[in-house]
Amino acid sequence: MTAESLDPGDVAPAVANLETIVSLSKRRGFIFPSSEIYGGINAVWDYGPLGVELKNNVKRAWWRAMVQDRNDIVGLDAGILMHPQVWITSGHVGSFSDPLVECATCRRRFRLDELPGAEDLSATDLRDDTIVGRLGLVCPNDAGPLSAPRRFNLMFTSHMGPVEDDGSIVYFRPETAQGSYVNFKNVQQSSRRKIPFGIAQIGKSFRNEISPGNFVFRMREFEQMEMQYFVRPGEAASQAFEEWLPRRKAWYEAYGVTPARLRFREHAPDELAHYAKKAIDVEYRFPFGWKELEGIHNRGDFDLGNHAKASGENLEYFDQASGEHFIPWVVETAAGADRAAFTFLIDAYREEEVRGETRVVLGLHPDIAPYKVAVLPLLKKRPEIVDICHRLLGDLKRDMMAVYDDTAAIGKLYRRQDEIGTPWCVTVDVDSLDDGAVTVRDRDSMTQERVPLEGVKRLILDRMEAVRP
RNA sequence: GCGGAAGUGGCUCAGUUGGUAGAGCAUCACCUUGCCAAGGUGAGGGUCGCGGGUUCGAGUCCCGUCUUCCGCUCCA
Repeated sequence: MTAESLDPGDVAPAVANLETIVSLSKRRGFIFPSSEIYGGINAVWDYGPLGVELKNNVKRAWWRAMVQDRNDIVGLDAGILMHPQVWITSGHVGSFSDPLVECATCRRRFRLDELPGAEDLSATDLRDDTIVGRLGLVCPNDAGPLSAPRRFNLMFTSHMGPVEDDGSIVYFRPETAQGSYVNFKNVQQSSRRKIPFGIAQIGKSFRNEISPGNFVFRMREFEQMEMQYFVRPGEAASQAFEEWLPRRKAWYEAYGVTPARLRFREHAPDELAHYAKKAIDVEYRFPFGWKELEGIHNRGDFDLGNHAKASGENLEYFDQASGEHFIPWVVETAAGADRAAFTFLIDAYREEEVRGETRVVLGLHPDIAPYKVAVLPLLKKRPEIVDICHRLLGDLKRDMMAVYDDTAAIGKLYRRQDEIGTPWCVTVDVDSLDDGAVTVRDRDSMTQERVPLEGVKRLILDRMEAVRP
């Protein structure tokens, strides 16, 4: 990593106010607050008709980059619920939590490592039950006595089976990665993979965050796109790390995210997660600041090593060429599907002046846009024109998401499609009845061209192919 | 979780010293127009986040609660 790639300086966000995107999302059907008629539920959001298309497209694009386009990565879809021992072995039961102390008189809770006099404590000290007494810490609010540090666990729990006792506890996974680790042997053997190879997974994860917020940026239920890359121990992991880093940033740029609003940020040693040897984030310039989009982590043999020990299974890999047995190291890329969708949405937002009127445009990449094309009649009074529209629509729908709209004048129909990021609009007019051609209008260049009816789908498919990363 | 601000039709908001809700945009229908948010007529849509309380009467006052945003914090 070079100094300048870590700190390119600040840039303005694509949208100054988050509200602009929140209200657009709701108005047009991208994202709604969950359970809104009951007052909503904190940190959960629902994807509407357009949002689910957008997010599915994001996941499909990621899967394409990870699995379809590569020979060394295979997919997996593990369960959300896993054997509870997985999370003890992974360290999440013990470490995936913040040390909180509670005041006996005012009942307020504080993070232990934020109290005056406790800022520089080691991880070991923070887990020590006697630390409060040893340092003589008191409540910063009313100087009342503080409890021993309690680990407020960020995992949701439930119970499996009819009896709710301690033996039936199950955890909602806080990351998909463990599903890849416990299936390492199954996947490696069944797909006959040689190291280096990766396991890609997309799925829901759950974290009982203390402070969620910023729209879909931090949710308690969210979707991850994680890839675990298994390599030889040591230097090979560092090399893989350096390869994946620029590749993951480039992925966002390939789908249209403004490069200046992306940067890397390396985690300092004291902020590394319990499993990480090294971690660098890809950050995006959100309206609320530079925030993590995706983390690239060198997890070493932490996970496979611990699972081998705890389960008694031999998780070593045998390298035929060198005759060596070893536990592979893991380089992980951990992205958020919601954050990625949010980033594409917000970065694509722009307002343009057209003849004195403001046009709101989502300049979404065609692979990401909910609809690829809209079919619009210039004159809905003529049944022949509407008929052509519906035949064309039916043909287009066999290959892509397409939509028909005739409930307004042509200008407004274009504006509606601009606002939801549809790259192309096809307009059928009176002349079409004679020449069998239609007008294809491009969202970004605002240009139009006359195309024979039977060539429309091919044109759009070719255009999409041309800009596909 | 703590501190601050805010919750009124789909969106953005107005609502005066408490007297039982309005606007613009949006949506829908019809007429007109026909290539970049045109015009006209009309319609639907709100128990003012939720629950208590004070009052003859609460969107307006009080209490609680939920949610959102900003800050602290944190991670995908």
